[in-house]
Amino acid sequence: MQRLEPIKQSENLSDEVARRLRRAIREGHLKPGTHLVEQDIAEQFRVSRMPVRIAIQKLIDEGLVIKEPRRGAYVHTFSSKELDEVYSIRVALERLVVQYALSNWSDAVAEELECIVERMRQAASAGDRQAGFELDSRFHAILWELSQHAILIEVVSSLRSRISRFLTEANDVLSPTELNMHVEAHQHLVNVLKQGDVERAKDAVADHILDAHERIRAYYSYLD
Amino acid sequence: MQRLEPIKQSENLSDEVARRLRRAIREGHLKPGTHLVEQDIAEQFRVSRMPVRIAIQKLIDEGLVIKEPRRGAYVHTFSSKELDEVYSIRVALERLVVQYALSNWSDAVAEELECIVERMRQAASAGDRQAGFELDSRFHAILWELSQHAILIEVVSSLRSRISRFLTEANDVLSPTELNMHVEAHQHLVNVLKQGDVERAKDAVADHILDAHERIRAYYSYLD
DNA sequence: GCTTTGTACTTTGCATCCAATATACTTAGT
DNA sequence: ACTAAGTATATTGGATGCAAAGTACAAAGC
Repeated sequence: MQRLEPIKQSENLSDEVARRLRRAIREGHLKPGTHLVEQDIAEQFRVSRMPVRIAIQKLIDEGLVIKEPRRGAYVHTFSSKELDEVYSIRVALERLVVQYALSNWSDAVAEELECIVERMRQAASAGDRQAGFELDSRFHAILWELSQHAILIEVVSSLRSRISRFLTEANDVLSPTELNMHVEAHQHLVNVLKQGDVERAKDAVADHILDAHERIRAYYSYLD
Repeated sequence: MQRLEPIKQSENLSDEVARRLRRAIREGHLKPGTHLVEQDIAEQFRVSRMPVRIAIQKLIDEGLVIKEPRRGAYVHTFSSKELDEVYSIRVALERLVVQYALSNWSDAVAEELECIVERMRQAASAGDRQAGFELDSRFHAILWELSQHAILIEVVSSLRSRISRFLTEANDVLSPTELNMHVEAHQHLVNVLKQGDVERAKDAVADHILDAHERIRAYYSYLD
């Protein structure tokens, strides 16, 4: 018989619980500092405490939640310093991503990225911030995958996940002008990538991330 | 009353189990590919499966263990590609570490590092590889801490933990000459750091990490 | 009225139990 | 003798129960 792809139904309850908790944090339904009471969460999801415990453990290791022994788990309250930290690390790592990604570059990828940018442009003119955000995520995820470096992807996506709450919130308050600038920033990035100059591409992506940092930082200071 | 330091006895069984499993992997008692059967581990440690499950979950998130749904957890078998990946990320991040560390530099730190180098020198001439390794770890941990960037420390130490098994093994086969070279490499690093030139210091630490990479890579290819 | 001790309640952490699934072994059929 | 199905066993995933630690509130003493 022909060899077929093995099916992986990784659908544990704990994975699903973790996914939902992540989303709740990202979308602001679970605010920083919230005490995550296992029993409560278990009841809401109609499961036992066990998958909830495993899920919370995952979130702890992802840095979304902190735990105080025998007291419980709390949604991590991000300081502006930590935000700066995440971005300084991301700049360094996204440079690496681009370096490796370019060595796997192809016209098909270029086309895919330009397609996404085009759809971002449409979303921007329609004022659809949600769609724009998702396309932005897709755009960077494609670059990550293209790097073919699993651990790098793991680390950089984990970093992005930590600040996802700020990303979504800041995205919701983008002005139409900012939306357009954001689209053209991605267009510019694709243009540079297509030229294939590694150093220029690395600088371009670094600028792009630093821009995002400035935007988020502005939003964050607006919170205080 | 005077304010006293709060006591944190983070001693859960799961933390202790995780610590011991980590050490067992690092020291080679749990070889790559080993199936981690919860029941067996629980019996060996005389605890129930529950803390073992939490501990294994931690190790999964640290990248030391991989899990196949409904089949179990296995000690992760590191490929040479992953080794290269970890090092390429570490180079980028250790540069950041040094950059931040230098802004918190003090004579006391310089003295502490030189003290460690001196003890490394003694350990090297005594042929005590174990002590040398621990001092090496201490040396870098001090730089990490000096950076004052919690997330950076978390990521970079997690990366080092992933390859800890190779580090200890390669350390055990160091020749006397290599031991001495290793000591002087650290001495050189301290000298450069003391001069306070950020760019030179970043390059120096990058070279240092790349050297380590070469050494480990040589050991790894020797394994095949 | 304020502080401090004592008590009731909440929540975590660990153990045990049960069900579902995957693997290994055995047996039957060709 | 080899393949294939069926069964037994091992192992994970989830639910529940219980004890210890922590928290909050109330009562008693100053």
